Amino acid sequence: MPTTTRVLIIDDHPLFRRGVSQLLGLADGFEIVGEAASGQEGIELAKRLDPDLILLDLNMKGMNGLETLRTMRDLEIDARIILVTVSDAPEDLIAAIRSGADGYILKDNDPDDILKLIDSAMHGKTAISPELTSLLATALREESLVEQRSQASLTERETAILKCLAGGMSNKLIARELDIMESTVKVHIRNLLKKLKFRSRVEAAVWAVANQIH
Amino acid sequence: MPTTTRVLIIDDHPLFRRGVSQLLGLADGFEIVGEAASGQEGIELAKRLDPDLILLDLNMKGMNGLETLRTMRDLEIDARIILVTVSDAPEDLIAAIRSGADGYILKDNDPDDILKLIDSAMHGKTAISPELTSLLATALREESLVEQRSQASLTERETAILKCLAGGMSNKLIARELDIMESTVKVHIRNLLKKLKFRSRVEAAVWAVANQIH
DNA sequence: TGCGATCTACCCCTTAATAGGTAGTACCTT
DNA sequence: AAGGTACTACCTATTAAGGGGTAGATCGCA
Repeated sequence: MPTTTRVLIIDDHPLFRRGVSQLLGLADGFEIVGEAASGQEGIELAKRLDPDLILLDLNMKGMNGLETLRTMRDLEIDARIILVTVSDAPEDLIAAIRSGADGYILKDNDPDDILKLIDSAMHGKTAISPELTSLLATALREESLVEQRSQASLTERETAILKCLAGGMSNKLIARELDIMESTVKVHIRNLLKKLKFRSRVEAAVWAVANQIH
Repeated sequence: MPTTTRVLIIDDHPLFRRGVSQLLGLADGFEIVGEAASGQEGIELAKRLDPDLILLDLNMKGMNGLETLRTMRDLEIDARIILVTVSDAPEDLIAAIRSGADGYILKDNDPDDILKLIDSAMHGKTAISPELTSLLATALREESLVEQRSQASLTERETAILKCLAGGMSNKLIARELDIMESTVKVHIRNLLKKLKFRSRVEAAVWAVANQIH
């Protein structure tokens, strides 16, 4: 039983709304039940209309797309929500997915591709413009690295040496500070770089400083 | 005309107050005009008694010595104020001098030495326990370095490379990022280290991160 | 008692980084 | 036109750092 998908469009650009309307109008199974020019208005309409799908612009003046998305999820609006945007910034993508978006589509995608993505989102998948998947992968890898690093259990000595690194010290200075041979310092540094998956002492030092390992 | 120096003691330890009283009582030219067991009480007494010298304990419960000192300076109490403390922490010393202390004396100094320090403070000098002067020098040197570094005018390229350093990148990666030869990156790094007086890229990176050079 | 972890310290070797130099090009200012 | 600055790129050299290995001493735990 292929019922029609009831769609709400939230975007402060009238032209874009018209474009989407037309695109979905030409396709089968979509019905535009509402359009909103702002986040607030969009939330009101979403509550009243209970649409199946919400296409939400990320870059709106006033309440932006992310805030709108979070508010709607807080209100337990259970429509599929796809962010539509011109931003290919990794942080926007990550934030959107984190905030419960079911899709993240670039406006400059081919209309056919957009339709396919919307379709897959309606089938329970998270629809992301293909050119962004590598960004997502990179981000996730980095995040898992951060996780690993925060959890990684350094030994007492390794922690002490990481603190020295965060102070910008050389192996020679660290050796003097901890009163051990420089060769031993090297061993510890090698081990801690391996444990934390850093490629150099500089990466380790920068990370330690940024994460206040003092 | 050697008039007597009218002294106010602010310390929450009665025994210490008594000790100081005795010390100054044995010496010539001092008269204890008041004792206070807290910062608040001390400020009140200082306003009422207008002493020539205030001996102020740094580590008091409630309003601590530094706060008391600042409040008194705000109130334009013009007595010579000497902080007396057990703390040899550089930051305490620096903060005290910054806040307008005329002296900073360690409690475990020899009584004779304390008298001499008080005396020199009464003659317009800033009296600091000798074992702390090197701390002061180091701190000042570091501070001036920070000044220099903040002011040092890096070129556009050097700034770009410092940002890369703050990202933990190697010369090879920086070269790729900025699309220049690695040999050129080395030149810029050398110049940047010299300008900012760093001894290694790690020091530079750590500093850049800590000072939010992003 | 033996196993594993940690800390120590060395070996070898390769690569990265630092310190000094010269030098060409471009641009701006005097 | 001359000088200064920035950027580029190379040369030399030494030192620092990283990656691999072995190995002894100590400690706690199974």
